[in-house]
Amino acid sequence: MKIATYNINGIKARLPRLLEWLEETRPAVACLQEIKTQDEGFPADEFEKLGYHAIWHGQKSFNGVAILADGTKPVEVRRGLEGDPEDEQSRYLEAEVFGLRVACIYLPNGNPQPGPKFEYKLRWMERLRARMAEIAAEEVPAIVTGDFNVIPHDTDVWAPAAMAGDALMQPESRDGYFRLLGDGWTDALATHNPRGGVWTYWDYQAGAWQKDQGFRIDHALLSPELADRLEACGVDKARRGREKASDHAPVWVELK
DNA sequence: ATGACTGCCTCTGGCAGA
Repeated sequence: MKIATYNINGIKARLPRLLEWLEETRPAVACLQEIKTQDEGFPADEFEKLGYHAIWHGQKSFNGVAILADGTKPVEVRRGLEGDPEDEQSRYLEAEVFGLRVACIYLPNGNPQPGPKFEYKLRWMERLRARMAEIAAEEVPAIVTGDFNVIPHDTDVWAPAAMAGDALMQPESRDGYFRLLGDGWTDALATHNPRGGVWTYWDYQAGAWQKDQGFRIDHALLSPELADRLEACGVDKARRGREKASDHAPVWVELK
């Protein structure tokens, strides 16, 4: 069973690319981030035509997440994270599907840092950690996947110096990420690529894609109950090179 | 040292992204 995550950077602009990807790779579950549309604008019919049923949490212009499943509708468990009643950004959606708990996340970018956006990022990470601890306590096979906006190690970026001041690789951001791993979650891609050098994002600017100047920020974290079932994982890198591509590439895990 | 693309909704320029 394949589970994929894809920051699509606008579902309206990306729809042909997205449908093509679903048809060609047929993941059982697809977690999408940055749909950038209100709930009413979500093209559920287009996915239904391909046999995918979806749940989504939209927002005007920015953010927004969705979970699609092949032949079955994900059963929603949570929409948004607890811990901040003021937070109106759509960044978290959790469902039960195919006997798995699947959480789709779009963690805040946090730039510029320092500043209020960085503080929001760090607080959001703590709220995520609290929810992930609850899931872990249920001892269910679970995957938390999406755009974490964290570059975990220096080997996860083409040039650490070029990104040194960026919120994605500040010690506080990394600590927040490593605390999740310390709670027992397995970073699928890191486990299978211990030397790093695997990117999931390439900037649109300055020819970053052509020069392969990317970094790894889209992750799949597996609970102990699921980590044993990890058979393969990877990045669908070629998608980044297509016409009208997202600046992210899809990440997938194959589970027994 | 700086700016560079792209999408969104539209005060068609300013914001956000990473």
